[in-house]
Amino acid sequence: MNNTTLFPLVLVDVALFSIVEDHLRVLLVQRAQGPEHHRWALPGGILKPEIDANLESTARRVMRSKVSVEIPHLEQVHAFSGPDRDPRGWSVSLLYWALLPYDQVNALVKAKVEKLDWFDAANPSQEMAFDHHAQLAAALQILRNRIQVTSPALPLHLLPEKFTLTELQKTCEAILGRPIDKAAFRRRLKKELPDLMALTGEVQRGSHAPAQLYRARDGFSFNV
Amino acid sequence: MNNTTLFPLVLVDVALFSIVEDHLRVLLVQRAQGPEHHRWALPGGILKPEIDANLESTARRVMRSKVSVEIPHLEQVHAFSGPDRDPRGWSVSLLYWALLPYDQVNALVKAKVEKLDWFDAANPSQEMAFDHHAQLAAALQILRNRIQVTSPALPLHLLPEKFTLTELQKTCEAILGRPIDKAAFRRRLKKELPDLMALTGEVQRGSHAPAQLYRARDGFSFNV
DNA sequence: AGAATAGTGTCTGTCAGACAGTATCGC
DNA sequence: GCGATACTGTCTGACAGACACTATTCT
Repeated sequence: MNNTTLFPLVLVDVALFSIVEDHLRVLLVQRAQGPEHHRWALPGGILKPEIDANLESTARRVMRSKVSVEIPHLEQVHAFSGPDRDPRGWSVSLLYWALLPYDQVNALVKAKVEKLDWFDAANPSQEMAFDHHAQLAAALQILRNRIQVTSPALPLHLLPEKFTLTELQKTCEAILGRPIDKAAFRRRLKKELPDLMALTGEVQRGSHAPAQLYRARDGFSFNV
Repeated sequence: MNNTTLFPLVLVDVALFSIVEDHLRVLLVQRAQGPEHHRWALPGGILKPEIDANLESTARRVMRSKVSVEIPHLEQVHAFSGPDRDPRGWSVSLLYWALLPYDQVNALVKAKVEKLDWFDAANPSQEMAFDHHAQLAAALQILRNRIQVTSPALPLHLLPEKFTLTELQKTCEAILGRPIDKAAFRRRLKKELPDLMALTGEVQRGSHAPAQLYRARDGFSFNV
C-alpha cells in the first residue's frame, strides 16, 4: 500500500471519444476491483516510472492493458489533485483525451475491467467513480474547443484514410453536438488545411452525385 | 532520498509574470542548492501531501516560502514529465502561470534561493535549469492566448484597484508584445466586460484630458 | 421524374484594424 | 497657442452563418 502522506498517487485517466450511431460517446469501464468497485469510470491507471517514458506513455500503456487499444493521438487536458478525490489517498490524475473509431475497441476485456461500454459523452447518465464526472466535462470542453477554434481536422482520427468532406463535416457535427453550415465548413478547410489532398479521379458513389475523396498529405500533423 | 523507480517526484513550477519598465518579465530564481546549483530556474518546489490541499495550494505555498509572495490568481499550463528532466529521478512538474506587480516581490530572499531577478519573458537570454526554457515558452503562449482570445481583463492583477482604460491597454500590449488599436480595444471591453464600472466623477488628471477611472465590479471573476 | 446528396455562389451582419477627428487638460 | 492624451466616429476588409441554386447520381 502506498504511503500517500509522503508520496501522492500519480494516475493517468483517458477520455476516449468515438462516434457511435452519429453521436459522440465516451468509453467507460466498470471497475472490477479496488476502490469504487462496480462503478463506471474513465479508463485509467497508475504511473510506473520504471517502464514509462513520460505521462503520455503511461496513458498509452494503460489503454493497451485495460482495453487493448493503441492510441495514435493524445492531448493533455488538466491535472486533478487532492487528498479526497481517490479513497486510496492523496492523488494527482493527469487527464488526456483521444479519438478512436469505436470498432477498434471491441477487444478483449482484460483482468481489471469487468465491463466496458460507450456512453453519451455530453450526458453519460451514469453515476461515475471518483471525480470523473468533472473530468469528462473538462475533456469534452477542451475537445470541442480544439475542433471549433484550432483544428477542424482532428476528427480524421475517426475516419478511414480516404474520406469525403461531408463525412468529415458529419463527424465534426457529432462531436460539437450542433449542425455546421456546409459552405462555411468547406471555406474554412480550404483556407486552413491545404494538407487535405483531393484524390483526382477517386470518388465515393451512392444514390446521389459522386463525392470527391480526400486524403491527408503524408507527414501531416495536427496543430498545437 | 526518493526512490523514483517506485514513486515519481511531483513538483510544481510557477511562471510569475510582471510588467517592469513597460516590458513583460518573468521571475527567475538562482538555485542555492540541490541539482542545477547556481542555474536560473522558474520558482518551484515539491508537493507535500501532508499539508497541501491540492496542486494549486502547493504552488501558493512554494511561492510563499521561496519568494514571500501571495498569489491571488493561478492557472494551470501543462504537465511535464519523464525520467531525465530532473537529475533526482523520474519527475512530474505541474506548471502554473500567475500575474503580480513586481514590487510585491522585493521580499526577503529565503533559504533555498540565492538570488532572484526579473528577465525578459519572451527572451530570457539565460541558460535555464531543467526543461524550464520550454516551460516558460509554454506558459507565455498560454498567457498570451488567454488575454487575446478569452479574457482581456486578466492584466487587472497587475493594476491598482482603480485604473484607466489606457493603463489596462498598455498592460495588455506589454504582455502581448505588440500594440493594440485603442478604439478596437475599448469596443471589445464594452462588449465583453460589463463588469468594468466607470467611477462617476473620478478621473485621473495629467497634462492632458482627464481619464475616466474604472473599477471591477464586486464579485468579478475571470472567465474560464 | 423524383429523391438525395455534392458542391458552389451570393447576401448580409459582425467585427477588428486603421485612421482621423474632436475634446480637454497642463504649461 | 502647443503638446499630449482621452475618447469617439467612420471606413474598409475579412469572415461566418444563412440560403439558394445547379449538378450528378440512383431508383
